Amino acid sequence: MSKKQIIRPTDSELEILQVLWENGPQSVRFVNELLNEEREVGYTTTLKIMQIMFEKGLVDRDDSSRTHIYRAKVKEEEIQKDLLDKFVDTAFRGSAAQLVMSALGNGKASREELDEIKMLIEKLENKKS
Amino acid sequence: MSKKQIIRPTDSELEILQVLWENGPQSVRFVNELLNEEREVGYTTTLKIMQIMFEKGLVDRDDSSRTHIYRAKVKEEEIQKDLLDKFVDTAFRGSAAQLVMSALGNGKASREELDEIKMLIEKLENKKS
DNA sequence: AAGTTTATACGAATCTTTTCGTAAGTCCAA
DNA sequence: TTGGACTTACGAAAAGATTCGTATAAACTT
Repeated sequence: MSKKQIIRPTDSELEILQVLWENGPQSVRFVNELLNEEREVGYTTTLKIMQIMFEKGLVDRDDSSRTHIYRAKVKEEEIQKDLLDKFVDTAFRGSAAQLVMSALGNGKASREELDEIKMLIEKLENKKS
Repeated sequence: MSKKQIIRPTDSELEILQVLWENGPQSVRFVNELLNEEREVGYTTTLKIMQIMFEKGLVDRDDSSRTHIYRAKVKEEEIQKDLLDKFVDTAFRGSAAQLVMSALGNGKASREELDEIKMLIEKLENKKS
């Protein structure tokens, strides 16, 4: 059982993956226009990055019509897990608990979310005993 | 009240900050030798990065003796908060709750840590009501 | 005092990521 | 069928981060 080698997306690539995860398979133009709601990005810049993502295997594309349609080839949860592991190590010296507390400290989680988290914790504690 | 502009450290810089946070003010040699327990890094590489950190204001240094002593000038919690905010946005589309659940899912938190988190949640819930 | 070790400083090479100019082909409308 | 808008492909520039060679000076070792 070897651990699957994950291709870790760069920040720009992750930004594009978010669009594809949220909106399903889309053209370069669609993605570029969404990105431009946040910040200015040139069309060929987005195109280039998506082409690189294709080479890396992060996305697939349907090139049967002139306008290629790109599709995320990696799962959001899988990428999140990988990025999170690295982040816990580099920013929180490996302590997931500390990260969790810091994240909750933001005050951005709703009561419902807090309840949900609490239930998850109880489930985990039962498993541990 | 304008939000304080934080200098976001790069990965290498963060690695060095960790050493200074954990061990207090230290020389380049000390830092470099610790880093080399993890991976091979040349002495001048570490020196150079620490000099850059000094220019950026991430660290201070005492150059009264030949061997300069570097001291973290930024607080660990402050940097963690900044990195975490960005990370939640880029990797978890802004949902701190989702990040928390994913982090707990790792199964790396101990029972004690889970209890501590649960208590924090209850405190937050009281504040919310 | 001469040679070795250890420090800083500096600049440049290298690597990665991001950005964009330009060329060439396709589609559509007048 | 010509012109304009739109698309992909390609390569290179620009920007950012990391690595390291080399010069120079200080300290120590014998």
